[in-house]
Amino acid sequence: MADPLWFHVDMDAFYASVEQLDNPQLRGRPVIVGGKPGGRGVVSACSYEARACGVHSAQPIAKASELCPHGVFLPVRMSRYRELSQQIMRALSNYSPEVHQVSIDEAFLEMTGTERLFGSPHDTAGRLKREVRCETGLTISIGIAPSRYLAKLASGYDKPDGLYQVHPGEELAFTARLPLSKLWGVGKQSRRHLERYGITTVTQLRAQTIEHLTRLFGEAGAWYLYRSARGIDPGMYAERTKTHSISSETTFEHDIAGAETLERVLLELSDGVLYRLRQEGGVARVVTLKIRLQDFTTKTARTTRTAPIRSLEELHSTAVELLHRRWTNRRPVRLIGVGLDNVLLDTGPEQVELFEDRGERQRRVEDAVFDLRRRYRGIAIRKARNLGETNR
DNA sequence: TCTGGGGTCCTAGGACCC
DNA sequence: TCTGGGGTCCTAGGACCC
Repeated sequence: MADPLWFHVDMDAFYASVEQLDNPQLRGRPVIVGGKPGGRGVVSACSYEARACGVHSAQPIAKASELCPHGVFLPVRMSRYRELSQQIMRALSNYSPEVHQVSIDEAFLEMTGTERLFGSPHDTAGRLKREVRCETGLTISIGIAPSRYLAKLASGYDKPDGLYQVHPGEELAFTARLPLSKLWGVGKQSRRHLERYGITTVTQLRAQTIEHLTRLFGEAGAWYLYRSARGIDPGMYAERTKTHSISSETTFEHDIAGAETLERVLLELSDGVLYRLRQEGGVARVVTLKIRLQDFTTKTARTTRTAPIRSLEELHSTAVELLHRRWTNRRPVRLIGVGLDNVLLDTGPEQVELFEDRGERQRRVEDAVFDLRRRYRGIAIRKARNLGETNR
């Protein structure tokens, strides 16, 4: 049987590269994609020219414009990025029947046993890079390895326009060369925790016993670190869970202290969440509410309903209940969000007898509205209450 | 520096049942 | 009367990723 072989494809500075592709005058210049300068946004993506100034993603826009005053600041154009992403994913599917897209700009390709068909993996990856470049004008980086985890680390090793292969047997040597921060899943907090025990490199991490790591990080965290330090896939994308979540949140330009405004914003957010739920044919019983206050403290409230959410009215009123349960001191709110958890695919006939006629009628009306909206994209069908000013 | 929006997964404690 | 241990469900919070 052939050795397992994976490609990880990662697009380089994706949003910023698309902007430079669509507007050639931006090529070679520091491009920063994200919220408006002066607003409360952060950097979503930036070109390598901007990175040279110290700009990086998730950085507050205010800081980025300080570091890079001559930068070109642009808003996010998600639909355009999605278009190019799809084009690239199509190109990838010519190389493997198993393309697992994990985000808008990344995918894994199962390449096990393709050598007889395509030739050496390294040459194949090179061909794939040229093909994407030729078709879309964008560069990608590819990591090749015996597992997804190592392929992911390898694609980041040689960015941008990179191509790097970890051969079987090189797992330990390859991970030993990486800084701890490059191990996927080891963030700031974990590094800070490890540093307290004098662990700052992958080699030092590897020297720890599983018992010691368990005391520091709990069982799941310990095994994750133990395996990833040895180049063994810790199970990053192992088993897809059956349920997922759908949520929507918004940060206000100015903090809001009025309950009525918050409730109206919750109606809008609930509407968006329910629309996505219906589009994918899901059902959910768990509703979550999130608020963030001026001092950045974040509170969540959650409730599990006995029956699935059936209407916008139900979702909205549940969210409002949770808001009043959690927002007791009425301090100004910076962010508010609503979500559905444990979303399952709607299977089988619903138990109609559990629902009152009125709820059922309401659901049918809403279904009709959602259907209209699906067919006439962009049309605004909203509740009258939702038409007022929302202060965003 | 003054911190988005969309997610996933884990932990800990309490309630409840056997 | 006082006391187990395990399992499951629920809620709140937090780390991490793109």
